[in-house]
Amino acid sequence: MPELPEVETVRRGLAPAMEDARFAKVEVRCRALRWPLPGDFARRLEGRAVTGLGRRGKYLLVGLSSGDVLIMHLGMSGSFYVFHKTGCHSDGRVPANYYHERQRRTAHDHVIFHMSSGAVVIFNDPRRFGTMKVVAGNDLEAEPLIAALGPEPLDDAFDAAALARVCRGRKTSLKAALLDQRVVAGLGNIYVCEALYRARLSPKRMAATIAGKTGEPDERAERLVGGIRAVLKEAIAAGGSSLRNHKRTDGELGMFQHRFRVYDREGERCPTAGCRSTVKRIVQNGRSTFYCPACQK
DNA sequence: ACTACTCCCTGCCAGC
DNA sequence: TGCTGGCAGGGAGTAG
Repeated sequence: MPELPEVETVRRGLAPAMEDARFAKVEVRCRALRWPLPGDFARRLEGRAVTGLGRRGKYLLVGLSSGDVLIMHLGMSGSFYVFHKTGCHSDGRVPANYYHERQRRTAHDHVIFHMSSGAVVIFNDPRRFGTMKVVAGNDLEAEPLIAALGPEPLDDAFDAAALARVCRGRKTSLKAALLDQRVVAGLGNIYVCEALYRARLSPKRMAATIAGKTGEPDERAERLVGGIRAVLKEAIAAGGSSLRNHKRTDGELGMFQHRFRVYDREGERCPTAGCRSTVKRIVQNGRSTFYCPACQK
């Protein structure tokens, strides 16, 4: 579950379990994530309190009382599940919903945080494209994973002028530009398709064409920023999207997948009122793009 | 300095 | 039924 709305949903789900709690024990069952977890990974967490739980783009940032920051990325298939030990029955039996969830997930449970709050936070990631890394807090700005990220799309600083500036001179499609985390942080394949649909802009349009010669924004840049912000806000409010039955930290499903207008809707009628066209699927830079060729120019 | 392509890994599904 | 190829929400590394 990996684009900005899903990561934000995860952040909110982890907060009650992790904020102000200490890492009592960190269990590393599989070090072979995107990059191997270093030998001192657990040691740098154990005994530390969580001072804050933030997000930058698709990265989760866990502030630690040591001054370090735990950086986590869900990759393509990563998810977290939170089990509250305090939810056990008085005789120690675990609730049925936890039991069933654990049965399903245990195959790819790679890292388990046992928190002093009694919460157990499980990181599960079948494809192991996910990332965990502990860095010194004062180096966070220098951390290459974070430093290269473009603006947060929901911050005020992200506006048509900012987007036009970075798109100026780009010899690539809008689709590819918006997937580039240096242009804007947090969009992935779904929300780029959805934002372009809302902005009525073709994914094939050259990125440079939303900016004037000096990089000033045009009306298209305004529409695109509006589309990006609107779709992200709606998706966060819906608890993100759940594809292929991926669950949130509480085991519930996000709901936004039901509100996709073009993503994974190849062949369906374009949802624009009065449009008689159908949603098309094309491949750009090796990834599927869904759009309406009639509405999106 | 750009852009595009390959690769990392597992699971699932349509089609044969 | 079982195999195969293609595809999946990401992005680092590399070749051009």
